[in-house]
This record gives sequence, structure tokens and C-alpha cells, in this order.
Amino acid sequence: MLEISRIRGEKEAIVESLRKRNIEAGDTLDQILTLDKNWREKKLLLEKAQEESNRIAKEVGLLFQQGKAEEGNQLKTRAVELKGQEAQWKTEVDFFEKEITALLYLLPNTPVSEVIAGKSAEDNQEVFSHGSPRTFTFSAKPHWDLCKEKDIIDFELGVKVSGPGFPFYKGKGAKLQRALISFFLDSATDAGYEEYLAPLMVNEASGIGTGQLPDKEGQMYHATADNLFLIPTAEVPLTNIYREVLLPSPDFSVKLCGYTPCFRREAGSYGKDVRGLNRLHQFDKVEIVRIENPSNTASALEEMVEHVTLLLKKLELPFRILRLCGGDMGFASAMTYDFEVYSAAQEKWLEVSSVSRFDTFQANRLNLRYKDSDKKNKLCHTLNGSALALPRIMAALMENNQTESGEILIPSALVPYTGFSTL
RNA sequence: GGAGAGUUGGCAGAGUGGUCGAUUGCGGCGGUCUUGAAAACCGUUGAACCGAGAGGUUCCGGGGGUUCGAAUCCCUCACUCUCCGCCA
Repeated sequence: MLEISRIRGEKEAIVESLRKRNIEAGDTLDQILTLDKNWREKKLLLEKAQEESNRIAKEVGLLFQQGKAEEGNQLKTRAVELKGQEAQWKTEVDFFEKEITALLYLLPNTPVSEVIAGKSAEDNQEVFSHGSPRTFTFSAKPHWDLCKEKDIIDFELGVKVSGPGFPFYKGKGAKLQRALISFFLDSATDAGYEEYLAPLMVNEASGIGTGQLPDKEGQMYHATADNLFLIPTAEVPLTNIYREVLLPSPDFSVKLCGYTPCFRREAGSYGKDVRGLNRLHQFDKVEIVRIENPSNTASALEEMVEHVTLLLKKLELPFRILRLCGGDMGFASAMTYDFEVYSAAQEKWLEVSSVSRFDTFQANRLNLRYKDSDKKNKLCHTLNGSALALPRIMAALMENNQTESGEILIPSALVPYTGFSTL
């Protein structure tokens, strides 16, 4: 969420920035500022009253110690009066605080200057592309047909045991999955990210910390008996490691990675977009997370983009990088790069990674700070990205690497991990 | 699942109704001494919010209550530990 101090200081700049998301925030910000003004007034009154109460309490104590019970009792009556008034101010202060927080939760992050205004995915800017979409001299098959033919992913079996969106990976399919996970994790640790194997269920506080709660609880599976949530991404447990943390110096750079299954209810999605591996309730992903000094955020983001770029090059998949326009960015993001690979048989681009900087937006909710050289506590910046999400990579590998004779070729970078070179 | 014990400042650990935001030790920081370091000694050392500042308020796991006054008493929730049971 946005910092209230920033709203006090640079309201116009925030309004301008949020226009890139097609949001007119002026009224909301004015409401917040009015509430904030009221809050400060009431708070001052409350504190004055408390100050007097504290003083009286001490005097009463002293009087009773000196045996002056009568004077003490007189003072008591004044203290009781004050108490009623304090309760009144307190109620109002609490009310204003709640209202302000509720409004702050509604406001998304402000895009940084590089992000252009735009309404939808069509306004995203392509900033890089690699390879060219493959053309076939034969009739290419979509991955769901290939999965069935090769008997490597069984969707129907998943439906029987769990439900749609929970496939079984079998034989070489399971092995390929494991190979990709190892390949991605090794690449990340080689790049300096420390590997974590994280809990797959998180508590409510963690959901709030990274922004899934309170608004988007419908996206997560909820184990109500214990009030735990299945993670929709490793970002949630990994980032929450640093919830309520104060880093002792301004010189820090935290780089974490982790493989986890991800669970998403995907309520309301259906149709051809969910066919095969395109959209699942459970899927595997390796995530990279960084916590940086604000001065280092821009270069950290570029490094992460480079990292994902290298992965896709090694997998020999044609891909493009888009810088998302304001209207297509996630709620918490200040800037996002999406990576899309071309799925040759479906003839469309599939999003396989999303790399974002959140600046102080998450850190503010997480209360993640560092001690600056001037001894002040300041909010850290957070970033994260998929490196990478598996199912669509699997889909693209199968569709792009199929041969006329019906084989599927494994890219050479993966062969040391799979132990086989064709499916 | 049953029984019991806990949760206090970076850490350890006192404090059971009145100058307690909190004794003390360790750690950290500054200084004296030293060629330098260690040791010793002296000093200092939590956070949030409001305020230009002076200063003020809040915080002893969370929430609520009793009281003029709560770290201290009561209620409630969460978590941790120990023992027993069960178990990969």
C-alpha cells in the first residue's frame, strides 16, 4: 500500500502516475487527506488528555503515600471525568485510522516513469524478442494431444482423483518436470540466489503481507479448520520471511529462490484458455525474490530480466519480453516485464514469467525496513519474478520440438537432467 | 488428543498495583589506556506516531476488562516449550 507520508507530500504526482492505470485517484486521495487531518486533530486532543491523566495518576499516588487520602480522592473525581472524554477521542481516532487504511488498501501502486499509459494487453510494449516462431511442413499437434500419445501427462486421471486442473505427470513426463525444476534451481543458485524449500501453507498475516488478503482470498485455497491458505506462488512464503524485519545497515541485497507447487482456484476461468497445461489449479514454479536498497532496484530488475532471458535461450524457445502498460500491471507492481514463449501448435504466445518491482508497496504492508546511514528506518524495496513457471514451458517445448516422425526433442541444456534426449 | 509451564528491549534474564519504558549481564557504539590490538575502566545503546522545534503520546505476545494508576490483577485468543498418547 502507498505510504501516507507520500500522499501528504506529493499528491499530484501520485494522481498523475495512477492515470497510467486509467484510475482517477484525486477524490480518494482528497478523502484520505481530509481523514488524515481529522485524525491528527483528534489524536492531539487525545494525547493532551492522556498527558493530564498520567500526571493526575502520579499525583494521586503521591498523595496516598503521604497519607493525604482526602485530597487524593478529590483528584480521583477529576480523573474519572477525563476518562470519559478520552474514550470519546479514542473512538474517533480509531475510526479515522480504519477509514484511512481501508482507502489505502484500494489504491494500487504507482507505475514508475518508464511505464506507459494503456488500457489492456494490447498496449504493452515489446522491448526484446529472441528466435522466430517455428513453421511446420506437417500438421503440428497441440500439447494435450502429444501428452496423450506419449502418455506423459494424464488429465483425466487428475479429474478422477482431484478434479480438473490437477494433472498427473507420468514416466518421462514426471522426469522432465523434475529436470526442469532442477535446471531452474541450479541456474538461480549459480546466479547467487539462496535456495529455500518453503511451507506450502501460510497464515493470514502472510497473506496480508504480500497483498493476497484481504481482497483476493477467493483466489486461494483456504483450509478453514486451521485458517491456513495454500500458496498461490512461492513469493508469499519467501517474501514473508522478511515480514516485520529491520535490516541493520543500508548495505544489503537479499536474493532468494525456491521451488514450490502453486495452488490457484482460478474461479471463473474456463474455455480454451484452460485447455491442457495452459491454466491449472496446481502447477510447479521456481521463483526468485529480492530485497534491495531503493538505490539498487532498477539494476536488480534488469539483472532478473537477464536471468530469465538466459534460461529461455538455453531452452531454445522463441520468446519476447513485454513491458506492461499501466492498465495491464498487477495491483502491487511499479513495473512489470512479462516473458512470453511462442506455442507453435496453438499459434499463440504463452506467458511463462512475470518479473516485477514493487518498490515500497509490499514493504509497507510487510513492515520491512532497513537502517539508513542517517540512523532513520526506511522501507526496503522488493522484487520478484518467475524463473520459471513449468506447465507452459512444457507445453511450448512439446509443441515447438515435435518432429514429423512423431518424436519430441529435449533441448541439450536439459539432457544432463533428464537422462534422455527424446520423448 | 491429554496434562503442565511459559511469552519482557539485539540476545540472556529480573521485575506481582504507584516516578518501570522497565534492575542486571552479554552484545553493539563512543572514549581513556596502547606502537596497534586484547584486557580493564568510563560513558552510551529499543521502536512507532504527532510536532518546525521544545516536547508529548503509545508499546512488556494480540485483543478486551478492573483501577485515579497495570509488565504486575481478571477474561479471551495466538504462539512456544516440557511430559504422556498417536504417528511419516
